[in-house]
Amino acid sequence: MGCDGSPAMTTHSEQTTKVGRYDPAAIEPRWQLFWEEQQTFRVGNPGETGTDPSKPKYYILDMFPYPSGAGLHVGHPVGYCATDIVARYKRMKGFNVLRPMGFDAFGLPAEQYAVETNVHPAVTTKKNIDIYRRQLKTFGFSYDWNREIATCDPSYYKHTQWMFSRMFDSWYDASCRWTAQDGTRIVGKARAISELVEELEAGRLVVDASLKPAVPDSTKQQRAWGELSESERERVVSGQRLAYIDEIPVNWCPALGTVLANEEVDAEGRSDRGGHPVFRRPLRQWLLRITKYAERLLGDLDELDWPEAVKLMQRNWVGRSTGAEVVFPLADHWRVEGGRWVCSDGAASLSCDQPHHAIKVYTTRPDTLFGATYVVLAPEHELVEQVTTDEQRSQVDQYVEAAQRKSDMSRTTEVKEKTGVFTGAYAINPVSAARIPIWIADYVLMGYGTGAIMAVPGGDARDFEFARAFDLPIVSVVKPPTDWVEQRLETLASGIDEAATKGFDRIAAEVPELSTEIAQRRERSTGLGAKTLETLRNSVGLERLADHVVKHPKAWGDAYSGEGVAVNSPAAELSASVPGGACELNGLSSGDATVKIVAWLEAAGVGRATVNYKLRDWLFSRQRYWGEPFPVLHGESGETRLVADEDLPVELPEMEDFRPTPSAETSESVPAPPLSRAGDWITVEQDGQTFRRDLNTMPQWAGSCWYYLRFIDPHNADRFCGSDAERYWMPVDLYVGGAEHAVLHLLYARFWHKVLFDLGWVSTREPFRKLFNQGMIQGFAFRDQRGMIVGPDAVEERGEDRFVLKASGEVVTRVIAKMSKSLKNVVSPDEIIGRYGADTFRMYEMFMGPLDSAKPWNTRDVPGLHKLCQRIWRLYVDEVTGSLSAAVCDDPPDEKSLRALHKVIKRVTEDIEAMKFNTAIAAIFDFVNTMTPQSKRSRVVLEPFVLVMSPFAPHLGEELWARLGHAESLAYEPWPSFDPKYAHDEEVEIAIQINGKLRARVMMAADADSAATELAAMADAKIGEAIAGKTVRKVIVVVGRLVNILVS
RNA sequence: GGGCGAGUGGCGGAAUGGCAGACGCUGGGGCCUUAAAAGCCCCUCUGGUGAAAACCGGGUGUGGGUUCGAGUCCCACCUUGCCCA
Repeated sequence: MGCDGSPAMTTHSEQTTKVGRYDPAAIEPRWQLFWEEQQTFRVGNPGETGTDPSKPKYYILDMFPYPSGAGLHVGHPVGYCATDIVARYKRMKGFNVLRPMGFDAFGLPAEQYAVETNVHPAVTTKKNIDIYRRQLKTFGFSYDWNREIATCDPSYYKHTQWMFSRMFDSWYDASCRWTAQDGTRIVGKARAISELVEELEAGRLVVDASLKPAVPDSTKQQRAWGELSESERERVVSGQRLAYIDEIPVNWCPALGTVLANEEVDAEGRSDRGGHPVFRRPLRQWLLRITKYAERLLGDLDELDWPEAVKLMQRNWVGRSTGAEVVFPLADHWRVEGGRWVCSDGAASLSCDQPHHAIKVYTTRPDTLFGATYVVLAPEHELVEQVTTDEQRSQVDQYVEAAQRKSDMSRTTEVKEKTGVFTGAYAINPVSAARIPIWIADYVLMGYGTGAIMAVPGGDARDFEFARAFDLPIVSVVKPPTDWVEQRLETLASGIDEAATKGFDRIAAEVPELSTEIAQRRERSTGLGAKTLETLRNSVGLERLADHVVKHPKAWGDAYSGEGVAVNSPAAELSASVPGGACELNGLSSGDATVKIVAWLEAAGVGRATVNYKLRDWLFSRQRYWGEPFPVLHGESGETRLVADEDLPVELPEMEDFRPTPSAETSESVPAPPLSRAGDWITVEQDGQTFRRDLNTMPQWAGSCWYYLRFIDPHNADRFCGSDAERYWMPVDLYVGGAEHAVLHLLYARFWHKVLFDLGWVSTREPFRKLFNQGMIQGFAFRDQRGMIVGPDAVEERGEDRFVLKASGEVVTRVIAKMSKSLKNVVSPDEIIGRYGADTFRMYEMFMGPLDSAKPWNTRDVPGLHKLCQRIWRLYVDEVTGSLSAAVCDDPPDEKSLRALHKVIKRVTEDIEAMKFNTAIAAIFDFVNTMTPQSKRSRVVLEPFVLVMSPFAPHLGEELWARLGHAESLAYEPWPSFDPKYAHDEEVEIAIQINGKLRARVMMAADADSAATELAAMADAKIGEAIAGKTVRKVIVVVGRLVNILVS
């Protein structure tokens, strides 16, 4: 296995004359073979013979790898080493441990590689998996390899397709209140589509004007199921499916022939891979309705034992905000007559449900509505076409086209100049009846809120910038608190913002005592200066300056976007002209003003309180070959039907040419997925009709959304997983993987799991109870004088920590960088294992530092851990004879050894529980340091120690255990327990301080109480000398630590 | 720009508010050896006094604060990493 053919090890063994030396190259393959032949780590499901279902279970999961062509580097196995320690520990603690491994095998990299080498992805993927499996086995991980899976296997993706079918066949009943199996009460539930039809047929649900199901309400325009045509009924149902097709703006890359996720597009609007142009254009795509689960994805985070940082990232990703939708009627269509809104085409009243000749905006700050001085539409907004006037048309069209070429990323970046175009049209502010211009600008995104905003330049930084750039009016509606004014003054005083400093002319006009000073400063463009600032603060006062902000916001160079006291709601004068009457906000806090105006908006029918999410529905289709085909058929007249469950899987067709079709690089080109060339595969005859298969494939995330369920019952041909086994093993008790999956994979998997939960297929609300992110293993690199980073192969070491370029002799400094092919600083585990063995490798990776922090690989440190293995070996084995060391005896242990043993058991046990493997190994070092000089070493101490160190160095553990005379593997030996009485030193050193300064030390019995400690401290000769003639005010005693005597 | 985290010897790192630098690496010295390798033992934050044992002082990115006591808690700043813009 992994250690064969290593020249270093072979030479090494030949050189030594000692036959009994520690030789991992000999013992590691032997134990790996033993474990495999004995099926040591096979674990059965409840009901299988040999499985005791009364034992507690522990499901420990690694994020399964994507098998790339490069093989593993030393960063991959860090997490696996850690979970292996926990798994071995838990087995010895009496748990049934489920510890599987598999491969995330569908996806773009395999396909890209296949395209480059012209080898079919199925072939390369299989080869890569073989490499990975072989490598993984050389580490001695205790996986149950009988449960291995690969997501690209038809027997696996059969169930991925089946789950997709369940989503297609389900709708989300947001108002359903139900009690889950585990007793929790939940609002909202995925239910079968057939139940939706039943509800509609029975009249418990009707549909509203937009064909959405609703509870019957006589005050609203609604229609019953019976009144709908066949095609309308179809639209009602398809509008509710959890998996649905919609035309949405996506990142379409013609050169790559596929759509790209937002994170695959760079700030310049080019593809991450290849740098090809990417176009924003609407395309028909599969989407999963993850937004319906936003509230539950947020709420259920609270109970998870996950890193707070990951929870926070997920919360931010979901991005819940509360605010209001508000309708702004178009000025050309609506007018106020007799205190009511009247539309020129005589249409129904202005409403939020059905904005008719009106713009619906979403705002988180409805209390600032009086400050809305213009409206901005996203360039893609459907009203742009309708409202644009002829004079503005060509400018608007040009702008819309340019915006299509930009990614969301570059559009919202604040460093860029704000751009936008006036449409020529006007809207009416529904609270003030003010006529305000309608603009389009690309800083407004179609995907967020309603694709339109009310701009409040007095209360939002981006709107403020925009208003300043295009000279639009700015009205302050919230008076800033004085500390904001003060902070703002300091910024201005330093002269950072010259444009704003000019605005201080107005301050000068109002504060005569400063006019000369300010004028001079202006001429010199130096900013206000500290002295002027001081005068403003003292003689004018922050309160008066805050009023000045309200009057002249432009002068201050920034908007105040926080909360404060509402001002400038000119309700009284306007009450006659606004339908709904006056809404006086002046003097209210932002919170109170929000409550009041939302109530007013709802009463007037022009707005309502709304919860909004940043989370978008999940774009689920790719125009690629190497992925799961959709189990969907399209009929000639546009109907969509599922492939019957019994006909699954829909296998990916064998294809000679699986490349995406690059089309002309224009925004008009149409995606042609590789499957469109799959010949006969495409068409299906069914019920006398011809259907076309869906030609998209699923994204890489699909297979990884539920692999933890398949591990539970991987050979089940009928179901993705048997329910008894699922109930026994779920949830995953510990999930370890990289932080790069903090949002997408973990959010998608949670969503997927919740759908299965709602439909009754799984028993837990959440899949992963505890999550742990391992840190990245970095490599060394060097920075030259110009700041360029070069790899270690271009550098040589001259003396201690002094490095020079081989080529020029230029001195370079060592830095920490990512391991990367380009820097040639990638270390292969094969190399390290070949030289030192797997146990040394595992020990080193765990000793490097805390599991969750990033740390640099330093091969120089590895021999230290190899030495530890050798030293452990020599505690037991005589190197010369190869038999048990003469020091090993059956006598009872001396107290020192006994204490060392109980200490190491305590520390290792507690550290494994806390995932602090580096300090656990430090404890093992301490034990070995204590035991090495002992001439007699009792089995009473040596046997438990083998068990305690075995999770870290399992091959060494098994070998020593066997040499101590045990016939069975130690994998299921009970974990040693410690006696607290012995788990510490007998005597401890107590520090004695006087007024916090260390003055003396004294040895005390470890269990000495407070009074005895104080007495001993006061009795110390040096202390007596030091406090002679002084008054002892107080004595603080920390038992077992120190005494602090306060004197004066 | 906003949010979150991290800054400790030559290096990786340790330290429930209680003797900073455990443990390991590197470096130095010694033992063993004809020699080397391997192994074992000792020293290794820093300034001062001392022949030595030892003793005195400084020290955890910077500046403040809380406390009998701060690497640890609070505030501001600097640097850096990640996430979101």
